[in-house]
Amino acid sequence: MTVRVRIAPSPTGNLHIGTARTAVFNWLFARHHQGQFILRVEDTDLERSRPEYTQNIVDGLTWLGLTWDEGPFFQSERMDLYRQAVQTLLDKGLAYHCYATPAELDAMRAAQEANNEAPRYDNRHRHLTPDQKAAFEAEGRKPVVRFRIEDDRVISWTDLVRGQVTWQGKDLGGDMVIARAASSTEMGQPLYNLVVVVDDIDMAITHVIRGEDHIGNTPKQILLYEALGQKIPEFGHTPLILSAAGKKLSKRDGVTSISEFQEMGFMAPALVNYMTLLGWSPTDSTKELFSLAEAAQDFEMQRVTKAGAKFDWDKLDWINSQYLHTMPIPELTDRLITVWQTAGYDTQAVSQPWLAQLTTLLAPS
RNA sequence: GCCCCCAUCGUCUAGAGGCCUAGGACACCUCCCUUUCACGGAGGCGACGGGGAUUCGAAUUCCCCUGGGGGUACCA
Repeated sequence: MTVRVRIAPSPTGNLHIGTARTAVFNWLFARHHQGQFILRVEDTDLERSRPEYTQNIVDGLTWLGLTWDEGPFFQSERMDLYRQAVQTLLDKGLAYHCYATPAELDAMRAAQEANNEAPRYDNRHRHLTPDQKAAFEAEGRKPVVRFRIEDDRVISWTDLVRGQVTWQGKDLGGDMVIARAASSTEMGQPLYNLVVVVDDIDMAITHVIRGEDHIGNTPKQILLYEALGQKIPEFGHTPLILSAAGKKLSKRDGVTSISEFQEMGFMAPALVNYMTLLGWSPTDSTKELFSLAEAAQDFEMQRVTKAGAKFDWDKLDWINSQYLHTMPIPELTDRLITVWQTAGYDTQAVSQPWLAQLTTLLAPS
């Protein structure tokens, strides 16, 4: 069976370095196994998704050299598929309509928290009678669709980087919402966990490699694979890229989007080289400078680290400088000209050869 | 709070019981090279969080503690 992996960014922002690093690992894994790397845009959240972000993501991946074999696919164009899956679950009796109101849920969670209990849905509408449903409908309440999660279920999988991981069904927050509220005659918008599973099944994804922040979604998704009667893929959860403060790197930490690094003048091969080193090391760990192709030859998920990695500008700068040093003078001159111009120098006032000489003077000897 | 994950130099990491008086890289310091900024070269500083257990032997295995992170939505 050929390996098929994917990168599934959400166009709610520019291509983030964390997403890009996940893309790097997926790309390397696919190439190493002569498999396919698929790009899927997860734009089911219509409110937050924007076309310019999709463009930024596509441009960023292209710039980095992370070419994909299939896609981009857009979830917003595949809603029917997801609704069918929700219907299947409803028909099988594995999902049901829940009429609990937001206020009701808030009150319930507040009470649980006050009691030092984990906030969770108490499955209160799991067994509604036709009369009860009719009563809620008469009130004008619009139901969400929830997928049943048995408290006594134990879900475990062998993670590609973490080994055996186990979850108790009761820690999954109760029956989960898989489709937003809508009048019971129509179907509400399908939600993330359901959509991801349907797509990964449809796209025949064999290995799901994603950030550790998704680890809690995995047991829920495994349950969905089972409910849909499908084969469960392999999962691998990579460590997160952390800020200097040790927290998950986010937009608020300054420069985090690939396009910003590009604008700052970093070279794509250098940036990609650095990202690869954040959480992975080649068999010969003393080798730190390599191309994507070289890394792909050697890439094994078993060598991915478990602990989060702090982003280090000094190291990135050094790697970038190593690539810059190999750049031919004419090319380096071109890059410097844009630097000089933005710094306010009139490069038109001097000759091209003179600029080239100046570059030579500045370049490593 | 609850659940899950993690834990080697300041940082990224190697290390899968003896090869470890713990290796590499960045950063930092010293020296060399250099009539520019640098590059480069040679050195140096610098870590197995704590406590038990297993073992002839533990950075490597197990347990506890501590610490850190992630998740706890009708977001993805």
